[in-house]
Amino acid sequence: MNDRKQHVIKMAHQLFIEKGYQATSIQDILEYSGISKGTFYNYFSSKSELLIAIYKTIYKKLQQDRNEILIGQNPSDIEIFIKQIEMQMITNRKHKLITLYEEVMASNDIDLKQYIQRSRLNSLHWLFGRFIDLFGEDKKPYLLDCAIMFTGLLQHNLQYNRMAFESGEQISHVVRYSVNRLVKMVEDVVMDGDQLHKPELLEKWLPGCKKDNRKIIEQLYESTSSLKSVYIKNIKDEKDLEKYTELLDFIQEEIIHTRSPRKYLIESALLTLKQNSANLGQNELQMIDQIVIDLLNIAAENV
Amino acid sequence: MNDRKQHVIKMAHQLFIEKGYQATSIQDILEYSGISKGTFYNYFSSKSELLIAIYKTIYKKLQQDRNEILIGQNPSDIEIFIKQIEMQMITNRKHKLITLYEEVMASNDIDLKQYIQRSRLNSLHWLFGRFIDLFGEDKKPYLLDCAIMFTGLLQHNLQYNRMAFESGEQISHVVRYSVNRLVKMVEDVVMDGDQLHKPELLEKWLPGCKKDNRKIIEQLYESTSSLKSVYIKNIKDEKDLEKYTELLDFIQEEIIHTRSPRKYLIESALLTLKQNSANLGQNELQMIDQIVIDLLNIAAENV
DNA sequence: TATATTTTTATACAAGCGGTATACTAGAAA
DNA sequence: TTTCTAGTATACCGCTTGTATAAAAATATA
Repeated sequence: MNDRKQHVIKMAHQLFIEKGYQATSIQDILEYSGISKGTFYNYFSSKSELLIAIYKTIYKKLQQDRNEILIGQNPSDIEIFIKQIEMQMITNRKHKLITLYEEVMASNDIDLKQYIQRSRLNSLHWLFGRFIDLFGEDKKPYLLDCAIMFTGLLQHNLQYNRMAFESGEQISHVVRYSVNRLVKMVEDVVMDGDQLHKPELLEKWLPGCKKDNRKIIEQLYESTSSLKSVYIKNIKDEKDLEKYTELLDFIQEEIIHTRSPRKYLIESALLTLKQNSANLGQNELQMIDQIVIDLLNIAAENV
Repeated sequence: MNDRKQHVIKMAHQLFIEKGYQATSIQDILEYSGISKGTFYNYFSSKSELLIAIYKTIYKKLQQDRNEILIGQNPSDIEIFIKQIEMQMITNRKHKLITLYEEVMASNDIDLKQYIQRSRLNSLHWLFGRFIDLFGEDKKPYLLDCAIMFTGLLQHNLQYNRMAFESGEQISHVVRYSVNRLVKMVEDVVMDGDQLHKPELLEKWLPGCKKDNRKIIEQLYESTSSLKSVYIKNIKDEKDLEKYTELLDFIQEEIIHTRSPRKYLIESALLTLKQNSANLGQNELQMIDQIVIDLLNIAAENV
């Protein structure tokens, strides 16, 4: 992406955090980032499209970080889960994501609303999957409810904690407290056999969502991550290194975030990696190859 | 209040529900309610003041209804509580209060924001008080946390339930489910001795909030309510009836919703009632008299 | 280096917003 | 009958998002 465009995104992001989305006019952004109106509308078709661009960068980073915490760890370890949630809540606060969410939902921009709605459902879906890791497949019927209630309860706890302690909020304390409540809530709801929403709803809400492939995606993260470190250790030429990481990032991005991944592009990228990286990390490459095949098959089924 | 003004409020309310606050321009309101711009700004100093006026009417009604459910009932009966919550959630949905809340919080109107924030805290305070009724004074240290978490959990459950069933949402079912979770959560949190926020925070958040007088206010509702029905039964002259109910409503309104109630006005209204209502409901009047004295004393302490 | 193409800038413009100001009018009270 | 009040109609202000256009600057190509 254009450096200049990236700069505008960064500046606008700052302004949105400081003053809020609505309160920031396009004129403000133009002045703050030193571009003209023409350039702005050359980059983005509207203010909301700019916001989406900002969201995407934050959210991608968040997913990456979230998965990195899990790499090589036991997914049923609740301490790991707490770390993941903590990290997400800190990101939320840093970027004032909740406020921006609310502002968007209040606006009249349907595209933006849908986008935000989808990303919220994505988070819910992730949480649901993690709950299966934590509490076991057998409790699955109750875990969507628990994911819904946990997000609500956590959000409110954080909100009022912030109100109580202003700047000195204790995110990690609140997260731990909320997770404690969650654990008991799961027990309670399982014991009562009380279900409010069927987990199948998630598939209705997120059509084309990569179903049941979360673990495979986590493996993909793990493999690409370790392959990257192999490259970093062994490749001296900076140009080559940049090239390979770009290829790897592309594969990850394409297969995880694209509705219908472009199969041949991915295969070609993989081939380039295999042929050019001087026999480095052949194991990882083979792993990635297999994972990509699996994921593409699942994607094909979901069409 | 002026009939015409009331009409504008009603029309604007309709528009806000249909299109949302932000999306409704003042021009829309002028056309829809058939008034001119001058008249509008004669009634309201701004669009947000109009919204506050709408809120006030809804919220007052909600409080009234909420207290009426409790009259003559055992406050520790959880079924009564469920009825109260149900009623509030139905009102919320009917008037799209949550959406309007969000829209306001996203706007740049500081007055409006503070007003909304305060009314949310009021709801939390009420919930906290009811939880003391339900679960006992001894659990008080944990009940603010529970109130916070309950609102979060309930709101999310309702939101996703609506998403799942669109128009066929099952508010009463969701409320019951959420209350079940609440009961277990209270047990859990008391057993663990785990506290996140001290209930004293409420007084910091709501300065000048009528502290510990919720029960007395409920008595006031009960007394005025029964006095009204005595009047309705016995007073034939419509003019007189209207006069007395107006006086009673004034007393209630002034003492409950005004920061510093005008003591002499209230006393004069009470005197008028005593002298003119032909010895009807003297018991109730005496009750109200006593309650008013108590409440005024508490208000004086809180200054 | 010279030419062609794209990007960026600086504007003017349109339509709509919330809000103010003012001249005018119909109807009730004095 | 005059005076006062509530309401109307309308022009205006400064702001908003978004479009259009011509000139200028940067970049690519030959």
